[in-house]
Amino acid sequence: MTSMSVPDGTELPERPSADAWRPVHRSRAYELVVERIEEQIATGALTVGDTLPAERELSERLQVSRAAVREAIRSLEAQGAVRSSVGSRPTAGTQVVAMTSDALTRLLRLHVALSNFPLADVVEARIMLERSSATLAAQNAAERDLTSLRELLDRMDDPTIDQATFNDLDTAFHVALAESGHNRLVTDMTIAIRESMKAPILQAFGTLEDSAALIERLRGEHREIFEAIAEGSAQRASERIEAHIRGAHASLWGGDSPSDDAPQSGSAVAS
Amino acid sequence: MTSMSVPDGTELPERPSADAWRPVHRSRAYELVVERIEEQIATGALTVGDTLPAERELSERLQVSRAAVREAIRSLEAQGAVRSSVGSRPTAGTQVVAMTSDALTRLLRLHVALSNFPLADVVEARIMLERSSATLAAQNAAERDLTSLRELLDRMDDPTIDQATFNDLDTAFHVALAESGHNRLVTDMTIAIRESMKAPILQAFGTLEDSAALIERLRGEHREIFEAIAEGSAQRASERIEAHIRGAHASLWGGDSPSDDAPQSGSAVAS
DNA sequence: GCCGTTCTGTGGTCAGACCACTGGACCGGT
DNA sequence: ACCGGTCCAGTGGTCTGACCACAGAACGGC
Repeated sequence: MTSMSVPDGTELPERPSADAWRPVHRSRAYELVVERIEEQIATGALTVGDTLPAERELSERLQVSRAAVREAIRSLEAQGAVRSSVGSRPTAGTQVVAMTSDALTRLLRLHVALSNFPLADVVEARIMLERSSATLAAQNAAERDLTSLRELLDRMDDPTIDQATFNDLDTAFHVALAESGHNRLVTDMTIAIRESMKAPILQAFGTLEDSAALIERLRGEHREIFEAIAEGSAQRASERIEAHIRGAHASLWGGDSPSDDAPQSGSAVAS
Repeated sequence: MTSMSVPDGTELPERPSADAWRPVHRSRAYELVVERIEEQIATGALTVGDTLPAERELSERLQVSRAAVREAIRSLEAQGAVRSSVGSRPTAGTQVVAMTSDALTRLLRLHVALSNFPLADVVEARIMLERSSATLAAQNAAERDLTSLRELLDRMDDPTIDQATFNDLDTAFHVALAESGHNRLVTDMTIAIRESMKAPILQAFGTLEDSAALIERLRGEHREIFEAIAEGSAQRASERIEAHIRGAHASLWGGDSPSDDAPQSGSAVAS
C-alpha cells in the first residue's frame, strides 16, 4: 500500500468502469467485530473510560465465537485503544483507553527492527519532528516543564553514569522536551521515534572508542538547547537541536553511509 | 504512559532501590508469543517476505494453544507487520510484510475518532509534516513524481466533481506529494495523518455554504505548490503548503476554536 | 463492628473439531 | 502432447464448550 500509485497516480478514485473485476474482499469475522466497535467509537457511543460489554455477551450479540471477539480486542489493543483486565465490576473487563504513544512506539520499533525504513530516513524524520518539538517548547513550555528538564540534565551529569542509563536519560530528556511543547500528536510521534531508536543507539554506543567524550559533548549540547528553550528562542532552539541530533548520529554511525540495512535490535553490550 | 513524567521527571531510569516492590507483571500467553516472534525479527532470522511456521506447529513448539498464537498474530497484523492468507504452499500462511502506512493510518484514525488529540494539535502536526514533505519533494522529486502530481491536478479540475471525490483526490495529491520526497517514514506519517482527517474533513465540507468556492481556491493553491516543487524551490513550497493547509482548515472549521471535542468520524453527508 | 469466607462475573487459556480455500498432483480424454 | 477435471493435502478461519485465576461484593460468624 505504501508504494502504490506509480506514475499514473492510480488511487482510490478509480476511473469509472476500470478494474470492476478487482478481487472481492472476504472479511474475516474478527474484522467485522473490529468494525462494529470502531463504529461505536466513531459515533461517540463509546469513549475513553467506557467499558465494553463482556466478551461472552459481545460474542452472543454479534453472533460470533468468543475467539473472534477476543481477536478483535487484541487488534484494538495493539493499536492502543483498549485494555483488558480481569476481576469484578470496577476494574472489570475491557476498557477504552488512550495509549497512543505506547502503541506508536511499539509499531515504529517493530518496523525499525524490520528495517522497513532506511536509517537515514528515520534520522531525517526525527530531526524534523524534534525541530518542531523544540519550537513548540520554546513557545509553550511552562515552569514545571523546565524544572523537569533541568532535573534530567542534572541526573545526566553523574560522572559514574553508564551508557545504558545515559541513553535512558537522554531519551527521557527528549521526551520531556517534546512534552513541553504541549502538542499531543507531535509529542507521541517524537516519543515513538526516539524510543524506537533506543536499542540501535545503545548498540552503536557500545562500538564507540571514546564514548565518554561523546557523552560529555551531548551534555553540553543538551544544556544549550535547554537554555534556548528557557529563553523562549524558538529559532535558536530548533537550530541547536538539529545540530545536536545530526552530530550525535554522525558520531554514532560514522561519517560513512549509515548502513542502510538492519539497524538490528536486541540488547547491546552496554557499559 | 503518554502523560507520565510529571514534574519530577520520573521515568524508566528509576532511582536506585526505589520502588523495588512495583507490581509484578503477569504476561499473557499471547504476549509471550509476540515477544518470541519479535525476537526473531530483531535478530534478523525473520525478515520481510519470510513465512512464519504454521499456526498449529507454532502452538506446539511454543507449548501454547493455537488461540494464543492466533491472538499474537492478530496483534502483529494490527501493527502492519504480518499478513495471513489461506491456501497451500506458495501463498500459504502468515508472512512478514511491511504495511506501515496502513497500520499507521488505522491507528491514527482510531485515535482521532476517539478525540485523543485536539483537532488543533493534529492540524499543527500536519502542517509541520507536510512542510517537511514539501521541502523534501522540492529537493528530490523525480520526473515521474511530477507527472503523477500533474495528473491528479488535472483530475481535480473536473467541474462536475463532487465533494467526496475531490476529497479523495486531494488526499491522493498530498500523499503523492509526500511520496515525492522519497523519505519512507515522513511519507507514511503524512499519509496516516491526511488519511485520518479524511472523514472529519468531508463532514465539515458538507456543512459549508459555498463549497465550490473553496474547491476553486484549493485548486489554485495546489497548482502554486506544484510549481514551487517543480522549480525546486523548497522555501516557497513549504511556505505555500503551510498557508494552504492553514487556510483550508480555517475555512472548514471556521475562525472559532475548532471544537476541541470529537471531530466525529463516520460517513458524512457529502455532495 | 470487624474479618474471613463464599459467591459471582470477568478475562485467560486450552483442546478438539470442522469448514473454506488454495495450489499441486494426478489422471483421464482428446 | 496437450488440456481439462478431480482429488488431495495443508493452511488459516471459525466454532464449541470447558476450566482456571483473579478481583470485588455480599454474606455470615465472631
